[in-house]
Amino acid sequence: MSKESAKLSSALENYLEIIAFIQKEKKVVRVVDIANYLGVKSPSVNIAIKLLAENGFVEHEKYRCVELTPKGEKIAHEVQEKHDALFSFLNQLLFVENFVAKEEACAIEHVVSDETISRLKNLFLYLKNSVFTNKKKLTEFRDFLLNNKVRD
Amino acid sequence: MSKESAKLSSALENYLEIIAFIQKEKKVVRVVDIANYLGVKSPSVNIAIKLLAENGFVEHEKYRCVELTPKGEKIAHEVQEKHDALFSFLNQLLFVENFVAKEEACAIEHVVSDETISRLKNLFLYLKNSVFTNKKKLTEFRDFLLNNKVRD
DNA sequence: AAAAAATATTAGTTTTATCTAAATTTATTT
DNA sequence: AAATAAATTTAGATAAAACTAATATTTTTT
Repeated sequence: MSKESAKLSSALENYLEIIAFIQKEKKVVRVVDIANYLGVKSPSVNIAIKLLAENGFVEHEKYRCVELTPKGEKIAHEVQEKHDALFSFLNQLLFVENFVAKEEACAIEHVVSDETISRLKNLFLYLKNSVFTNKKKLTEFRDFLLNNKVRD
Repeated sequence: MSKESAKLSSALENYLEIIAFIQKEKKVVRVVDIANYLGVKSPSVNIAIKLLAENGFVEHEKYRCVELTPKGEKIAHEVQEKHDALFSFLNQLLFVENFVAKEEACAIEHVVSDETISRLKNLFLYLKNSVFTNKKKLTEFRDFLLNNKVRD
């Protein structure tokens, strides 16, 4: 019952993302690592892994390590890209503090299209290259952003 | 078992948002209207209404109409504000097409802080007032945005 | 190599959000 | 005012994503 084109849930996308991250860091991905990084218990990881394996996103032999398939890697990479774009935008342009920017990027990354992300990246580029061309201009903008609270 | 400070789920926030919307449009909010607007069946609405009523966000007498309490109105208004800010940003600045912008605003509105929204609004203001100060500049930016695809 | 520790899996539960089908209540029409 | 239609509610089911407790397997230590 593996649907080729099925859209993954946020939760499952997150699993792929974290698996890719651990793979880069430690080469070998154990269930326990995934559980720790995501702050869930290992049986939850098991269920997720089973679903991901059924749909060809990971390979997993019982009691052994987890590996992304090319298909899984692709998704993981796309989500990571979105995360990075969103985080930079929130953190470097809107000056949202690290922790919050990370959390919000983590939530938004699963609900926004590639196209929108591409445009956000371009906006960021444009502002860096053509508007906030030096430190002073960026600082002025920062002050504007932080002081000029918009009211309802 | 009503927790005063409990954070509402995206789904329940959506119910409040749509109830406010219908209230404005038609004065009287029926279960069937909510179901139609949200694309769910009426028993689902019932369950949601019950939860919202238990926590003081709506009032609802059996077989009668649904009304927001001030507490419910407050949340509905906040979510609506976020929606509008996100929609404008996506649609007017990133030129994301209406339908997509609406969909994405609808998803993001539940996972982003007031603070981030306030900054997004300010960014938008700043760009309108100090960067894209005439039609030509905005059009140039639009071209940049749409042509200059960012690659991975 | 046996015992202990760590890790993984299974089984069963909970919560949230949806559904269908059936029953109940309210509103409308004849 | 009865009959019909519309709307609401109840009851019961399903799926996703988490949990705990218990079991199984693998790894490490002695």
